[in-house]
Amino acid sequence: MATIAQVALFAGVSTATVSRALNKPDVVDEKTKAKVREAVDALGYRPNQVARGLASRSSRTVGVVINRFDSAYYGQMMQGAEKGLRSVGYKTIAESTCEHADGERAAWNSLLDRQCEAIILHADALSDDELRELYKARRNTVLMNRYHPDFADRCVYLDNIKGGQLAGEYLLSKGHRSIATITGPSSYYEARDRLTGLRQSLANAGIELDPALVEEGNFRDDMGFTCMNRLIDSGKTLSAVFCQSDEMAAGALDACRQRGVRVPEDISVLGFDGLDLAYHLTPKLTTVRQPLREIGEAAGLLAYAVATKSTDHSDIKRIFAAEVVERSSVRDLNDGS
Amino acid sequence: MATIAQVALFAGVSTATVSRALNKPDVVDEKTKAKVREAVDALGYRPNQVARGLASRSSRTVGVVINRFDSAYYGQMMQGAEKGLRSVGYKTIAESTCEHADGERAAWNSLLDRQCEAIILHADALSDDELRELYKARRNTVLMNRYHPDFADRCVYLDNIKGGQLAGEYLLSKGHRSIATITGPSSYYEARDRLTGLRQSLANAGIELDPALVEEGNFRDDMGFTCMNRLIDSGKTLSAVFCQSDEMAAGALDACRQRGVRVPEDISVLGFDGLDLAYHLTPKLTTVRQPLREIGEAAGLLAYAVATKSTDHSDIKRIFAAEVVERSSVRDLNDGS
DNA sequence: ATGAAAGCGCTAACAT
DNA sequence: ATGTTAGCGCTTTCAT
Repeated sequence: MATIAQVALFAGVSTATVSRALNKPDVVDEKTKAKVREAVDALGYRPNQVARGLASRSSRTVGVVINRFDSAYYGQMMQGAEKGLRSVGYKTIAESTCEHADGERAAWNSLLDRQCEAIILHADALSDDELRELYKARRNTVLMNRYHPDFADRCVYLDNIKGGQLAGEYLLSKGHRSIATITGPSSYYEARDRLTGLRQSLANAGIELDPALVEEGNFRDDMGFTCMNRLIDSGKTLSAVFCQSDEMAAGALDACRQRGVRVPEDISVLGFDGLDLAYHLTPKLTTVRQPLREIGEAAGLLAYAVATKSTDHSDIKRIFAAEVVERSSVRDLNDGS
Repeated sequence: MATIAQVALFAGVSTATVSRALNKPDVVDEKTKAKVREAVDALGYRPNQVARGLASRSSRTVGVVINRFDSAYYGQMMQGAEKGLRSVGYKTIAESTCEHADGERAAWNSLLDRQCEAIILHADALSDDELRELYKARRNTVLMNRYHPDFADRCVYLDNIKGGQLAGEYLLSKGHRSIATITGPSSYYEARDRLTGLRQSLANAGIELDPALVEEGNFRDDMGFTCMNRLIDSGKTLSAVFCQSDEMAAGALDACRQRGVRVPEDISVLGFDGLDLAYHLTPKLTTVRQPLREIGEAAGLLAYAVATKSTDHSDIKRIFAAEVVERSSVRDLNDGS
């Protein structure tokens, strides 16, 4: 590994000149630059970016803290974030936390010790209060797909209320009136917002969401299965159920299959997330897609803006809208009438 | 941000002593350590790991180069690698390449410039020849889920021949004799090996794999769909088809559904990979699982061994075995007889 | 336009 | 057991 000193020696110039030739080419003479280039090629010199970072106090690195990488939900955001960061020449140090608040805290700290200029945090386990507390000391943080009222300008997230509304409106437009829903944990603002949105859209149509048709799940498929069974057992009339995640919809579909309930003939099922999974279910799942890659990418760019202390972030989109991906799990009741 | 100099000043000792108190606690006096601890707490000192790395010539960082993060296949390996590295106190710089040889090359280089002590490479696009060439100059590389004869001791991978055999043996054990297969691209050694394994297991049972029942796919679901249709159109007798990826199996299942072919009553379908996807298909897909998380973790540990130049890697598993995950897409023909 | 010198924050001999 | 002195490989004043 050649160092800048060796290059300088070889080229017969000072290290400062080599540094300039490489980083501020317009400030140095053509001929000198040629000599430097020659030396660089001859020695196969590649600047040590760590030393560079230490001297210039800029690591060009951001940390991404995420629950886990082995699920499409996180994977898409990770992909987006890394892509955004890569596009501006930044590196991504990735760390998973295994759904542990301790892990989230530890990762946050250790990434800062590594001189990450910003941290992209997907905090699942940390509470709003703790987040606020920690954020005070670490202002260079971006929240990915989570909203926190105290630093909304550092949050990139989906408008979950509108997402829930969209779900309701879609179902209404297909003629559904008896609508059930399987939500995420009520401790998650996403779950609450989506429910609020659903309620609003129904209210706009003069329909009140029946509390008996609201089941609280946990976003995972086994709870989708359980909740769907409960709904079926309730004996209540229902023509459609809106699941707040595709995974729960998968479980719900399983339950229907086992109970001999046909989807969408007997009951329509609408998912949320828009993962590849939805496409592979039977019937292919109609779902409300969150643009996770885009959210990740925006988080990456916002992190970059934070890192470089650029004052104007107004060009970076922070609130994203969900959209319906129409497939075959929702029946159009208008057809028959 | 407090520096070590400020801590030293506060504690009334030299920076060297502070450094020792933190890194080699057994070499320094209890009382001095107490003073240092106090200073550290008072100032909220956290060592700058980048400076530390520069001085000690060890970044405690490895790079992971992967096609993309937003698919379960890569995600699982990424998760395993990061976990393995994290367990030994190393950080993971992750970079995706979007299936581009240029990307793989560039990432490899730039991660080295960042002083990664080792690189974990999942090379899809780079050819064996090019890999050999590049490897010469960068011996601190680990190949994740790929085998290269020239540096087998730096490869962590699945035994695909045995995987293919396992698939064949499983199908045979269920009474299948007319077996078709949809492979990956023949340019991939994985695809060739799995086919070889399948052939061997059939040969062991005195059966020759009918060339007309071998369709070359590309691991993606749409090709699974296309190939399955071809198989159906061929009019050949076949009771089971082994798909070399779960995704292709998903496509194959779709094709069957569209053509009115029942799975597993009319045709059995066996997948490969063991992704979550397989579980969510209808019928739930029986598949040959590769332990991707374990492979990733082993790659992480091997990278650590390479980074620390530990001479003995013999405790790190490098060749992994596939296993059958039995679900509902393969019919047991022995039942009826 | 270029060089000399100082320094980023830390570790690692070498002394004592 | 602790302090002194050099660096690690680079950037960045400040001169010239």
